[in-house]
Amino acid sequence: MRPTIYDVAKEAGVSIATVSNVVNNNGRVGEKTRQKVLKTMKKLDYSPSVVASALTGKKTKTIGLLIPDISNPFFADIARSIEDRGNELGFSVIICSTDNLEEKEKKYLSVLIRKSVDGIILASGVRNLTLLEELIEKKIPVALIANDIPSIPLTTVTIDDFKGGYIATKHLLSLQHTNIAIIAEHAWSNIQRINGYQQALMEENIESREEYFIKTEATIESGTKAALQLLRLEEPPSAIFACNDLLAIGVIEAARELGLDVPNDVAVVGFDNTILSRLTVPKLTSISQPIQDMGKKVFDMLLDSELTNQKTLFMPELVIRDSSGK
Amino acid sequence: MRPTIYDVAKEAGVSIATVSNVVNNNGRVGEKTRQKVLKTMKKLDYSPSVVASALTGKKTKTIGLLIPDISNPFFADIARSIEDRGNELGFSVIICSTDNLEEKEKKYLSVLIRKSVDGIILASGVRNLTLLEELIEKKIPVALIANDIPSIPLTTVTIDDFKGGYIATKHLLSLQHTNIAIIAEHAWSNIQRINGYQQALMEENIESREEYFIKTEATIESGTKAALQLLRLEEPPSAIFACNDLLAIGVIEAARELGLDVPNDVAVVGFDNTILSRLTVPKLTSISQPIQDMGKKVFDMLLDSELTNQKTLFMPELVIRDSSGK
DNA sequence: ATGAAAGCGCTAACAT
DNA sequence: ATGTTAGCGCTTTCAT
Repeated sequence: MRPTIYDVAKEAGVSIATVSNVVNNNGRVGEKTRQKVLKTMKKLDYSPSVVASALTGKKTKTIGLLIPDISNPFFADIARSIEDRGNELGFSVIICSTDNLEEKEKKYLSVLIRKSVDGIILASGVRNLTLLEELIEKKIPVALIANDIPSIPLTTVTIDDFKGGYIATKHLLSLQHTNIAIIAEHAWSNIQRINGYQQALMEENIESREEYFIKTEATIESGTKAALQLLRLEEPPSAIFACNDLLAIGVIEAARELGLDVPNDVAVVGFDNTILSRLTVPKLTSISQPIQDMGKKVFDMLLDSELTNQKTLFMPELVIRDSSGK
Repeated sequence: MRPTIYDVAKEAGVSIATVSNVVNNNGRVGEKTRQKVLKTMKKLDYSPSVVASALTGKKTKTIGLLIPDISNPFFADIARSIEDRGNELGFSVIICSTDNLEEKEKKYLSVLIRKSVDGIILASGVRNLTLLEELIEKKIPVALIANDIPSIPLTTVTIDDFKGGYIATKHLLSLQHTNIAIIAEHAWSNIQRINGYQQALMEENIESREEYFIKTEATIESGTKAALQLLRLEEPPSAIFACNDLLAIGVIEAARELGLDVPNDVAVVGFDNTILSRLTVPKLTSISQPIQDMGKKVFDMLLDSELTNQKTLFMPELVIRDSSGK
């Protein structure tokens, strides 16, 4: 059996309160006693049980992270940034890949509650707002990253998605493109990106065309399918802004399928600047999010009740590679 | 406050023991009482505290997963497969990205112990074997996936890496290559792959040359660097077997840098068949591991003490794409 | 079939 | 400065 605080106390000839005090650096403990206890702890290889201490009202030092899919590189990056900050702070993170399925969200959430996590970070949308409201009602700290649900006041960390869409489109515009299509997924962030795209077009007095706008899922296949549809239009776009890298990769594949050259026949800009954008041929121009900073920030906001329901916005950056032209 | 078992008991007019019994489907509880309790639980939105039940000796229903880096797609896939199985079984998984740093391994391990996890799955090597031995001594279930430490009896799930190396090389051989180089990282699995490579060469009476063998880290950059070195040899290899996809991608980049055509000037075979292998140009021929099955299996073995220290071997498969020839 | 009560390992008053 | 003790929410004998 693992040694308990009693074992240490007995062996060191002190009370459990004293042991507890040295473990937690609490209160007044004589230096000699402290040393003795410390030594005994080491000798017995004692490590305090988080389970027991949590039962007395202390934190569990673990948080839950809901993401659509940990095997999606963008979300893996987010997970990593949050994990890193957690590790610095002595927190563990439980991953919950929901596949954007309401049922899984529900199940994961209830498990996290039963485990008394200290907070929950949502990197995925939430289909069932009632679930979210229940969390808030239960006073479980919640924070969102790369994601927002404007209908509820929530702690969030995002980039300025509007600006992201705007600079992506401006970039294409600066390359003399006027027929710019956009492929997006169904998410709040993407709506902002679309708005940014439209704003950029508007500033150049270019009308945004219905047929240049496709909404789909965030997968390579969907990107290919959407791009195929766009590129087979009577008047196909000369540039496509894909609202995430997976879609952009799909676009590049579609172009290859049609024997079209990227960027000369179609320019492509992605979003998120994942590792994938360095691997495509041609390399993908993309909008980057400062994920490390965002992960750190969201963790800190989650834990600091002063910051509840505040929104912090990071700035996206255009990373020019080869897919958008020379 | 969250309702406790006492609240339910009082509200339902029964004892906490009875509530406990209905929660756990234990013992003899009258059907009428059971219904009443169930209803009260729902009414109060009661969910049992895992923390409290864990303190009485029950499981925490959470395990730890040590991997080098969750943002590496291969490990993200492994994490996903384990998470999925955990979810089916009602387990949570805590991710621990160690970056292969002994210090981080140590820290994560001690945190997992303090949190009384029910088991630990290692997808990363372990630099400090003492740490591992301590886990075993503490009777914490440990299992390895895609990874082995032959010097200690351990529960493991791997593919037959020897065979993986063998079929990769055989494939290249069948394409008439005789100058086949290999790039590997420092890991037990890679040693096996190298052995398989050598066996295949031997069967064709080809001597394996010292200068065709490079050991390095598993990153794209290292792959590029290694490939550059190989391809600048007086007698450069006509084929390179990279022991993982990241290295293989590096090789492809090196070839491009040198203006060499893949597969005509250099054929390339990778390993792991990650999502990345579909994205390269040309698409990467790779050896696949049945990760979903392996994740499920390792979880089951971890929990089943009957299976302790057994080894299960899955079969690798050659996935032919474009990087190895036509 | 149901309840009373001890105990899991720890924290936090409250005593001394 | 150190010890005693009452919980925290649950499981589990042991009674009834």
